Amino acid sequence: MLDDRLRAGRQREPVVAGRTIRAVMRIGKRVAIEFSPRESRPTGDALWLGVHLRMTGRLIWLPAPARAPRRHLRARFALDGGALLFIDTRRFGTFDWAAEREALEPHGIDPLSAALDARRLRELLGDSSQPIKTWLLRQDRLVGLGNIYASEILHRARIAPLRPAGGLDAAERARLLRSTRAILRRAIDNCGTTFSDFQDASGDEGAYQQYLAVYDRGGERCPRCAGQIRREVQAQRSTYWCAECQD
DNA sequence: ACCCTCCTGTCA
DNA sequence: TGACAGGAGGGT
Repeated sequence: MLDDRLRAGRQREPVVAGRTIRAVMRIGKRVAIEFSPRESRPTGDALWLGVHLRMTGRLIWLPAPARAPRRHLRARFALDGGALLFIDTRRFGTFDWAAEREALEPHGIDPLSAALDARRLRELLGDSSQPIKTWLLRQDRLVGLGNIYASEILHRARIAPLRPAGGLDAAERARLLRSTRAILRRAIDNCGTTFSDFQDASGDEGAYQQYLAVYDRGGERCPRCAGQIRREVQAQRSTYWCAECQD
């Protein structure tokens, strides 16, 4: 049940009381929760919730219904014998409610899906003059890459972040595709990257930070070529890269 | 490409 | 006190 003293997202919440959570999955950058139809309306009453955590959002599952006050609590679902909390310090997180899963599907392609291959990537890049780093952060073509992994992917692919997206040659595009898949896969397998407060639903921290080659390492040595890692700002976001081995 | 906004916290 | 932070949407 949503506690209406708390706000999360912009839409008014539909009735969730009495429903069962059928499935929880990732769709692009969002956590999607499928609720069963209400018993009184066994058909046509499905309900989906897409949670975008943004910068500081966390979904916390508590096996016991503790009611201790929690800082930054924005929403609470009471479950049988437990609770699901949405904690979000900066309040950037959003809830999107939908009647079917399709409404939560982003327009872009998940880089880990088979739908993305060399040909499709070339089409997506097109002749864009946007720097490849900022291109990767868009969610309308490839879905799921954020500021950490954009820098990591380009470092692994040995591509400079300022290169125009449409100007990559076939070999560079192939490296970009492989790197994107490898980094994203490893990030998911490692539960993300924790700097200070990120935790998953069970309270576990991410473990990807041990793999970071360049992100947040301005001034340090590149692990590949020992060049100096630089920090630059692109589109108001920090980019980390090595000018010695990324071009 | 630039700028701004949302919001709260940490660190130098 | 100011810079910066895992994101994204808006404006010019």
